[in-house]
Amino acid sequence: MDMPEEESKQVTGLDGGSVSHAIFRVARLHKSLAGRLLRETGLHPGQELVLMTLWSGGPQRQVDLVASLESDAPTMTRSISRLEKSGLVRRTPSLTDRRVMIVEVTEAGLALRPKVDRMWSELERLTIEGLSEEQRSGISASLGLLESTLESVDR
Amino acid sequence: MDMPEEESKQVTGLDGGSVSHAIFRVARLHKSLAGRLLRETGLHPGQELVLMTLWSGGPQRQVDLVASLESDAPTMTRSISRLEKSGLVRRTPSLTDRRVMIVEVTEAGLALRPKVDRMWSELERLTIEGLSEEQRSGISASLGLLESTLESVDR
DNA sequence: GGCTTATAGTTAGCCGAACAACTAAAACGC
DNA sequence: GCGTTTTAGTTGTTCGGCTAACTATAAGCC
Repeated sequence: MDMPEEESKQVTGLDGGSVSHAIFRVARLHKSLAGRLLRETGLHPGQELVLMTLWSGGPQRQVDLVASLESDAPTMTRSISRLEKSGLVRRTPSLTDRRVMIVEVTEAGLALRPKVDRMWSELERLTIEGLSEEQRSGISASLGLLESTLESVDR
Repeated sequence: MDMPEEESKQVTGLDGGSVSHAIFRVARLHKSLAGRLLRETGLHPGQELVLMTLWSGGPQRQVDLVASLESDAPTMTRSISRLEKSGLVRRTPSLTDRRVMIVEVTEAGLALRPKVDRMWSELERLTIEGLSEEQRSGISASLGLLESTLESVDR
């Protein structure tokens, strides 16, 4: 057995002592809040990220969207299909590479931008509401640390 | 046009400047890591939390599980149905309240405990790997702050 | 050229998360 | 007692995330 005994105290209790559980709870709360704020736009959480990427990055391949959002191909295919069905996005085959589809935002998609920008600002505001500047920078630093740690595990 | 220009700097760029995006990315990485570690147990992310709650809390009502995990009733119903179908959990009607179902872990479910405990320790280890004690406590504090902020928004 | 490998995208199936609508039973209030 | 409200649980639907399997095309290699 290669498991140290004396450091696994709060592992099974779900008592909130572990960073993993905390990440889990924060993520759930945050996503739920995003979903509520997003309702007035008719979008579902995640779709706004696709649109935001298209707004700032212009027409691009699906694989570029996947890379930007660190998503995966099947999820992107379906997400874009739904955005296309709601008329927010258009898919046209590339002329130079017959494997790729170029995704671009439609008029209707562009029209959603002010609402989504406002929603996103509101989300950010509510997320860090009532915290001091020091606390906020501590949070940013912490999340950055977690992200790079988790990313290095991936590779 | 009613869009303020000068305050939407990192709003549309997805450049990682916002806490919200950081939460999003950390959560995705973390959940994906949990999923990979969990594969050898045959469980899906989330199911291990139900089992852990049952291990530490004993047989209980579904609504208690919902409360412990801050989940919701429909998700719990389906999650438990799947655990039941895989024989890890048993559901018996309460004798005192005919609305409630008592959920308890089976032998097979209990047998998973060492593996899940090990996986959870590993997840926690990988999550905070290479960080100093100071950084870790900063992270715990930050996540706690985010959680209480987001919780207060909910109510 | 022709064979192999890598890349772009799709489809199907599993899962959890969220919302709405529903059934059944308990608790409450008069 | 009886009607109203609350609570426990289920079902249906839509969504994102993930894996696996697949098609089609491009790129690399000999």
